[in-house]
Amino acid sequence: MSGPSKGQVLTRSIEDYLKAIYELEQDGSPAQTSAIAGALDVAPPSVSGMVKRLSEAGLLQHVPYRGVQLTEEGRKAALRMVRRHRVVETYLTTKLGYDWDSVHEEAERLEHAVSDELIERMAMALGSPRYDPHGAPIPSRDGAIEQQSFVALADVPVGDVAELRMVSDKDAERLRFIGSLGLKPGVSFEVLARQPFRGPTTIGLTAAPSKEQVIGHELAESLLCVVVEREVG
Amino acid sequence: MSGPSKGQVLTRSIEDYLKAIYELEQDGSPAQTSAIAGALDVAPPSVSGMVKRLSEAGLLQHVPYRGVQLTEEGRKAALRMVRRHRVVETYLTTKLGYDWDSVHEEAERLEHAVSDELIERMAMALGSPRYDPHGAPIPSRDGAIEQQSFVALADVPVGDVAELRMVSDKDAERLRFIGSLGLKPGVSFEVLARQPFRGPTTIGLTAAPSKEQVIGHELAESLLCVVVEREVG
DNA sequence: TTTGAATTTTAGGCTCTCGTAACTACCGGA
DNA sequence: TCCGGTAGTTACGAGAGCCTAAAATTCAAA
Ligand SMILES: [Mn+2]
Ligand SMILES: [Mn+2]
Ligand SMILES: [Mn+2]
Ligand SMILES: [Mn+2]
Repeated sequence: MSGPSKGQVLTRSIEDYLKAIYELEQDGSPAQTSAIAGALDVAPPSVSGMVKRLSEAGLLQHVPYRGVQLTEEGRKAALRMVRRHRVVETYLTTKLGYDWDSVHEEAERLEHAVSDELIERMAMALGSPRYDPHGAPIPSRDGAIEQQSFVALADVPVGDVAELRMVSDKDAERLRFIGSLGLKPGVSFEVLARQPFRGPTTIGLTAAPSKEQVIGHELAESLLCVVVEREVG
Repeated sequence: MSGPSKGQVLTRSIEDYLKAIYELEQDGSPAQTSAIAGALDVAPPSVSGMVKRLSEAGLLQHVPYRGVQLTEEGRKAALRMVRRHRVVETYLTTKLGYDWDSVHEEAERLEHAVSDELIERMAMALGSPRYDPHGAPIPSRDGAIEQQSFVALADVPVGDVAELRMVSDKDAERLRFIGSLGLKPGVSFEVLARQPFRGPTTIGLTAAPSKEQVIGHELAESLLCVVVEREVG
């Protein structure tokens, strides 16, 4: 009785694997063993072992040496975890005064301990928010998630006006730094200059035009934006 | 390196054992294997195994065939869990609209996943409450807990006026029933009658004197009260 | 004092999840 | 086509936490 069945009891480990695999799959290709291992901070053989169990449980498909892909059931379970994680982050930030750089760690644990009912009560208390504090979309109860396409700040042409939409929540220090620049989802700015050879980008915040910020290339690659106003030229 | 050391990483299982042992010790004698097994719903040999590990870790003392007692370190860890449990229960009830009969189950999981910081933020948001929704005292951050002495309703003499102070939170159905009688911590009433041979007690709520309630002996033993006004006789 | 029921511990085994070491497959040069 | 580096898998083992069955201990009643 280990095949694909409904109402599985998923352990904390399994939930974290599914969520990590879901996120790795987002860039199109199957999730690879070493990438999963890196995301979860475990050794590659541990991943091979878990992948075997998850594929026997019908949560993913494994092509040896090629990677894994979630099944419909696995994707549903993963999206449930993503919803939990992001609702918890939003609740802690909005209702309990957490900073956006410290919620991820707390949510990483709480996501496994909260009941569906608690998540729905939190979402209700927040007015069913659509985005978490880092700009990531919150899947609906039934697993629908907004698919977005962004441009990294590093790729926004000089002269354009853009709005920051989303930032990875994984690195607390980076979040603190981004925040110290006055940047968070929803803030818009003009791209004033960019140095060649993967050099820094200079932006001017729309809200405080006097304040210019210089942003290194690597950081600019992690700031996901939409272009609001294209330079007339 | 398994002796008494600071900053242990306690698993969920260990935290539940320590909390259960703390609660069993409350009635004066060492906690016994079968009582621990009953409280945690595991088999007695599982308790023996865990007790061995916990005593090697310096969290309790074990006299074979006689029972266990928490060490100072174990008691501190247990009280930390009790605080977490009761703060979470109070938060869920006060801020998220939970009923008092459903918070225990949720808190039983969350107590292991919340950080100290989250507990303090919840307590802050609640104004540092002293009691949980079931009337149980919330230990302070440094492990101080109010010691109370109550009389079971079953032992309050007829004619006295008493106030309900505390109810066990373990049985959801019992809590629902108690609530349906209009009883919760802080409610006061007069004991109107009691039948002999462990028979039912009749009370009249002070707030609604017209409403009389008949309460069976077993239930009356679980309702912990203080006498407010002794019958003049 | 003996005995037997109840309690507790020991013995042995299972699952889950992780690790290290050794082996295998893949793939891009030479 | 071969070769070597990288990535992935298999083999093996450890520890936590649970179980059942069997042995040991306690304690009260006969
Ligand atoms: Mn997690
Ligand atoms: Mn986030
Ligand atoms: Mn618990
Ligand atoms: Mn309680």
